[in-house]
Amino acid sequence: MNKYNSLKKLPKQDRSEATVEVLLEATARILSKEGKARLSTNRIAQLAGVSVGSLYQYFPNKEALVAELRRRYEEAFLNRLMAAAAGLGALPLREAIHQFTRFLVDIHAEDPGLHNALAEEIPDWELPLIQRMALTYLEAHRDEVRPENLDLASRILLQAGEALVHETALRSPELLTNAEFNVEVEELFYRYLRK
Amino acid sequence: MNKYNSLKKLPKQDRSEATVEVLLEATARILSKEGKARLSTNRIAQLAGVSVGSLYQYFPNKEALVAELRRRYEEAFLNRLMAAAAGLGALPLREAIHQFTRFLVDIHAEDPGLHNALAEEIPDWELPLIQRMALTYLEAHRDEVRPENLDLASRILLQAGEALVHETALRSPELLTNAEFNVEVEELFYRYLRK
Amino acid sequence: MNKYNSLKKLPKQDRSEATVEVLLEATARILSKEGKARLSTNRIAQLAGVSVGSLYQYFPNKEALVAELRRRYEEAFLNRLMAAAAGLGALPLREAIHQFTRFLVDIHAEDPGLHNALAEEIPDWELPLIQRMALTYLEAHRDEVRPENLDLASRILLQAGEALVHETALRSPELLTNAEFNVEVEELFYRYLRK
Amino acid sequence: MNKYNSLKKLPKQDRSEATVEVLLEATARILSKEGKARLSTNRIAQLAGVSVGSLYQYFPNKEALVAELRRRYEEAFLNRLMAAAAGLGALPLREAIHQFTRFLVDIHAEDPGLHNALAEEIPDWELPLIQRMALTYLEAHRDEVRPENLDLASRILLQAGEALVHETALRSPELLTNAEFNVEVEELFYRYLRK
DNA sequence: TATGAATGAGTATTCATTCAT
DNA sequence: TATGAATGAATACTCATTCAT
Repeated sequence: MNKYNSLKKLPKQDRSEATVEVLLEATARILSKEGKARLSTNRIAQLAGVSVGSLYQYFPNKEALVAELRRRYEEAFLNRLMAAAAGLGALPLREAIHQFTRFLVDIHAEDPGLHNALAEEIPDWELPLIQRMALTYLEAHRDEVRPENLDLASRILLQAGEALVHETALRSPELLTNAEFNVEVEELFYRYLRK
Repeated sequence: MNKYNSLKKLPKQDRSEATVEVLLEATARILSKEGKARLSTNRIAQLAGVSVGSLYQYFPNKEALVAELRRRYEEAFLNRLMAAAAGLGALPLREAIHQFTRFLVDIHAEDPGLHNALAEEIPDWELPLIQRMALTYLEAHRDEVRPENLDLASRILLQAGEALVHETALRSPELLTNAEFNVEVEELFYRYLRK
Repeated sequence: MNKYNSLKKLPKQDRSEATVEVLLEATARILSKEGKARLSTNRIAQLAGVSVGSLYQYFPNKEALVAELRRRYEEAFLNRLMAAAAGLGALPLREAIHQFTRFLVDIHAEDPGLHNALAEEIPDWELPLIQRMALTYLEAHRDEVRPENLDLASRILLQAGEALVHETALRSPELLTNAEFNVEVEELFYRYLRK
Repeated sequence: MNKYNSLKKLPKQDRSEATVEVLLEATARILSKEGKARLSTNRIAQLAGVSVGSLYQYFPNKEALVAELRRRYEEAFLNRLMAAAAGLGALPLREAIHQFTRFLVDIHAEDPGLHNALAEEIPDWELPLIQRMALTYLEAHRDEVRPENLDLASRILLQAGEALVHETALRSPELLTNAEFNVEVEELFYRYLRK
């Protein structure tokens, strides 16, 4: 697995790499601001300042651009998740949930438009992994939590949590920085899990 | 307001009505199975077994078909919501949540694909109303519930609940009929609200 | 040659005749007010208050309606031309031109929009006949007129005269009733022809 | 103001310019031979030997092709009118009319079908200007001409003259090169104007 | 390798005409 | 005979993709 995973060929020169970057940025920008419907190869190329031909030099088709964007987004997401999860295992439930909520909100605060556009296609790329991590935590803290079926519990919790924060980011982004909102989300999680 | 609200002209013969229905069914089917992106007037007409011309005899444009579908869906949704809400006011929290969860799951069990396609356009048509109804219930039962800010609480609860059931219907529809799942969703709601 | 010359079949009943009339009136109205581009069989039928099916009961296609309209217009035109020409032969040039100019202006004053719509297709249906009549007059008055080639002269005169009045009717209809304009048109004709 | 005034984008390669030209030629050809009603983007592209896509690469819509054609036609027309008018002011009436008639006939001899198709849309773009020029001439030569109302006179003369030559070009093009016809047209003009 | 001109299948929509009721 | 629902070829226009330069 390398950085240019879904690309046609490995760029050998800086110029090529720069072209790839500029194309992805343009794609992200259009997706974030105008949505998938207005994404067209010619617009991407134009906004990127290169020719359509160049686009097809590095990407086999339009979807590949979106796929690569998603791959990177996921990669970044994972890195942050790992970082966030690192110290979590040792923490008690309440505190772990606090950290996790912060993580969830931070992630969605960044570029909800882009997150939404990437999510609308394969809206579940990120859940499975994060669910597994949650499951791991819950199993390690089984004596602290109420639900018996931890698989189901983590599923419910993450599906609900992710969607809640996701939709809030899209529709009422100002809530994300509202302390009361954050507290209540934590309550939702905590009260569901605690004994 | 009549049944053929958004139509170009009112069907005057049985044949017309049948055509309208068959067109809407085809639209619903494509939306449900393939999504909005693959919805085209020619495909609708073909699947409906009529000509494109007939489509335009009754609908001014493609969007009108989707709009009519949404109108009907919403109408049915509202009727069911009213019915479900009728006896709820008098019930204690636990029981009210039980009924409400059942309602939510039933709604989504029907045709999650269609619900999804219709929702992606105006993704919030149903939440505000249902939220207001929840708020009314909570205010009347203020002494039974923990959260102070009932507006925020109903928002969080419904955003999370709706999304949870919605996504579950799309990805793991079998869970919807699983008793354990239903119980856990109730727990999520109940534990968040109770004192 | 009968009145329903270009019709599919002879109407046997008053109702049929009434339908034909109502269709032609609708056609004339649309042509006159909105032009050929906005003429459609459904609009004709609707404005006429009958069904498209009825339209095709009496006319083989859209063009037949226009053709019949043209035929009638021409017929009326001819009748008026005959009437106008009746006493002309005996008149001296100056007076004949005066009468003729009056005729030309009167004809165009009536419904320039319709005349234009009918003319734009076959813009010369009326000229040949009127030209022949003019020629006949000129030959009978050969000693009063300058041009040798009377065929050419009548052609030039009528082409120019018809177009002048036609365009004036379309663009500056108010000029048609302006005495000065009428006098000058007569001058144009008279001075060209007189010895 | 440049040559490709109404185009979507400026052609940067020779190939592009050739495509634009070939499209305009095809448009002119269809307009000239079959009229505006039979002008369709697919036919234009086909006759031009390129794809519809190419048409839309350079023209935002069908009208833009006609507009560009008109612009060019008008430009050429104006240049010729200026050239023709240059030496006219000093000439006596008879001679001025001779030159003017020659100009009028030459203009229409070229492609009457195209002139007709372009004119039918904005049928008066050329008259006002030419009328003003005629008026200027007549005012300067007021002592040589009979009519008092020179504005009306130039109007009548040009409306009649333009239409006469225009229609003749369309219906009996061979007349345009006939000496007798030319002489008679001059007579029509001269006799109307002279004292 | 980069460019951007060219392609053409695909899309929404219209409208003259047919035909079952 | 009248009706109006149904038809489908035609039209303007878009956009992902290819390929000559």
